[in-house]
Amino acid sequence: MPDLDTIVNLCKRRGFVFQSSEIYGGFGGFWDYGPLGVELKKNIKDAWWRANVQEREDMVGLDGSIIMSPRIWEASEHVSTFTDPLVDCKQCRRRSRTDELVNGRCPYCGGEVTEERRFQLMFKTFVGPVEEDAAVAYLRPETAQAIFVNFKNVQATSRKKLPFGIAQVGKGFRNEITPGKFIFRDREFDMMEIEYFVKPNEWEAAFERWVQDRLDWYVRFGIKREHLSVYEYPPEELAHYSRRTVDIEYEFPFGRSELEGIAYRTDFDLSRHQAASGEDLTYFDDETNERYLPHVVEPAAGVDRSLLAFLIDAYDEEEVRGEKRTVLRLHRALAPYKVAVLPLSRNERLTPLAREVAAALRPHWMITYDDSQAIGRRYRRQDEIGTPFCVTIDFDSLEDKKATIRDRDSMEQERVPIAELVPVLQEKLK
RNA sequence: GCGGAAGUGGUGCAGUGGUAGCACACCUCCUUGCCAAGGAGGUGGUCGCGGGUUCGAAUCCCGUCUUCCGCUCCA
Repeated sequence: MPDLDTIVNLCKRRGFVFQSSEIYGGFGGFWDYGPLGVELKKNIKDAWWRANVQEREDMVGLDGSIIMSPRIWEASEHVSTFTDPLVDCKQCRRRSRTDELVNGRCPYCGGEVTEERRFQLMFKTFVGPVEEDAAVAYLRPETAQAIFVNFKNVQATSRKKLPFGIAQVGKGFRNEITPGKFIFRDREFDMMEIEYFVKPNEWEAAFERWVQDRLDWYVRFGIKREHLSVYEYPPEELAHYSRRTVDIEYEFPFGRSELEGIAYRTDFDLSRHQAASGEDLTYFDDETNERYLPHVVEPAAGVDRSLLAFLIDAYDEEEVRGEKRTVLRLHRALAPYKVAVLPLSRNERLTPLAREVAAALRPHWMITYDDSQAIGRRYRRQDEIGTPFCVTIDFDSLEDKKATIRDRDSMEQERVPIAELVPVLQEKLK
């Protein structure tokens, strides 16, 4: 497994991820995705959306707004629980929550503590022209609440019956005290969340299925099963809204860490919003003729940390003729470029044909064209960014109208009529 | 937020007071050339940022930002 620095360097060097605001010295906890990174990220989100929405009968999508009524965050208890009043001990320097203090002194050593500071983990902003308390709004710290507050609308318009789920992919913002580990924990991040609504007594089966489905998804797109594990939260560690939570974890270079949390949220959110809004959010079960609040199983995954895991798991170095070859063995569906078109050399004979081939492939896939320097070097460049196939145009191509398809992983080559490139690649990229 | 380490061209580094060097990468041309570093030439840095000391600072001091490690925190 590569160390984190190796991946950070590759990301910078090849244009996957840059530090945000770099020319101003950087801005902690924020990262920018470059030309390759934006493709990879988009492919991950698309793969997730296809698997969890489009390929399933019991799922629909939603794209809620990032800024919503602050009442939502009060009802969900984010305003209260995302705010921790904290103090530091002047003696032993340990930090405590104010409610942990013993007689106003450090619970560890009894020392004097600093003045209370409040950490609001939600980003605040103002809606409207006046910056006053009444106009305060928050950037969402999770996408889930947009789903809960839209439950009635979505259910009514999609006419789905339980069990069914609503999926959403979008940005979340958390004013983390300690961002770090590259893009693993940042202050602005993409999430892929599902709220799966079930009959109250059917949550356990749904929970088990989702854990398995989500594990399968990571494996399907290239993460080795032995690098994944499932962590079961002990009861005392459960969040206030959850009766059971499981994390899908990945063996990162910095240790085993969470990719995705799957939580049984009971009917906590719907009941909170029902009480706070005064709206009837119950579901009418026409099998039993009962009205009740559905219960919820929530698989919530981080896009950025998944992207990091996919990169790390795809990273490989091998010896080829005494030289190191770096290969990103990304799943073809995730690779930024699917095909690179490479004339054997740059000249007036090969260039026109190579350009022609590139133009013929471009409508079908994200491709790249490179004719600089030695052909071997260009293969290595494509290997390092994970391009599954290179199409090479050589002098024979001018006569026999064939091109060579070179495979990233095996480095094997196959000669194919140019006219058949699209169907042949289509088959390979399936 | 605390403690530690670090911040020099795209990347990795050297340079501890006299206005910056190496390797790789990158670009151009040559090589009829299929798995990187053959030839010739070339573009990049004022040394994270701000201030101070000094005749003079990348090099000393202060502040600040950022990254990494540990703690804390969070899920």
